[in-house]
Amino acid sequence: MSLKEELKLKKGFSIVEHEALLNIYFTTAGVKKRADGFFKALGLTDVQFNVMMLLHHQSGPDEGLSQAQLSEMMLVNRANITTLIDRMEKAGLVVRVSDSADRRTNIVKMTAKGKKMFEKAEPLYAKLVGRTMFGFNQSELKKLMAVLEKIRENINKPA
Amino acid sequence: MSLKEELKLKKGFSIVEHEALLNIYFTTAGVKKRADGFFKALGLTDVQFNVMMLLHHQSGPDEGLSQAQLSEMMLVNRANITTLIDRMEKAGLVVRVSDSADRRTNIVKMTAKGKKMFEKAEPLYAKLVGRTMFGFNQSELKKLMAVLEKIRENINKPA
DNA sequence: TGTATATAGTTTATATATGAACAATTTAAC
DNA sequence: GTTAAATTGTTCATATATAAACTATATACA
Repeated sequence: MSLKEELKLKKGFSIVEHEALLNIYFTTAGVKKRADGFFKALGLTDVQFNVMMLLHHQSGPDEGLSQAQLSEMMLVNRANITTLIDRMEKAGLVVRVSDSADRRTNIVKMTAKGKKMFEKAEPLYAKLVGRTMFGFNQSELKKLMAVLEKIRENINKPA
Repeated sequence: MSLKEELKLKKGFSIVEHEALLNIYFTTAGVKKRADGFFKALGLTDVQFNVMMLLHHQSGPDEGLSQAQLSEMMLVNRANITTLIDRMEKAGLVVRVSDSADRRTNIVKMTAKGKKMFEKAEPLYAKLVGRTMFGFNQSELKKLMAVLEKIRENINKPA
């Protein structure tokens, strides 16, 4: 269905660039809403799962990542990570361990409970991703990523 | 730059479908951050501008839209609209007018101040959209929208 | 060595988002 | 025509996001 129909707009878009941009925006919103429902059933949020995915795939089994590294890998503000890790620590999914080499730094590590939860969630999430991106071949996906990469470059170009 | 580089990840993605999905997600995040900075300089937020854009383009000059209509056109919860319109009303950008035909309904209309602000912001926003989507021809944009539309259809398909 | 600067994390104020429960009102069903 | 169901908007609890101001620490450099 076209975006105009999905949003029940009375009038369409006069500029196709704008329509394309809103298509990206509302597709992300839809993907996020779908993921929200999925993770809620597991007692998680999409953002919390993302933290666990980074801890699992981007650090050694017992290494963990600092809050600054998480902030960088998630493209969010440091302040955001503080409250996010507060909630995850309260839920028993991760712990903060102080870094002996740099006393400013907290290393975030998954607990046994967190690991168990992640191992249960990940294959189900992979299926959801498969269903979401169903019907495209590798070349179409590469083309899509190239377009999106170019848009991200446009954003970062000085006006 | 590839997403792996932008997020400073140590390891890449093993599933291209997942990589493509994260590309959509982080492109939206980048676009939103860019727009946030732009609107902040005008004393607005991206969401507040979107409300004004809907009021301007989707309703007659003095008709306005109900909160339920705004909720539908923005794909957000009704509760969200309540607080959003509270803030916009407080800022003098819009007013709530009760609907004589249905006493449950509030009609949201732009004030003179809101209209003035919107007319100043819209051409600047159009330029930003042009820069963001620069370097694609109409056929590439249509192809992109078709891909995104298919993803939205995949999401809404029953598992 | 000392000082200036940078970095890590927290706190606060603010904006956006959801779902659930609620009141007021309208519409549908019988 | 009255009752049941649906719709509109609000309030509350909660999760995520930012920027700015702050403390504590580490690094650079002169």
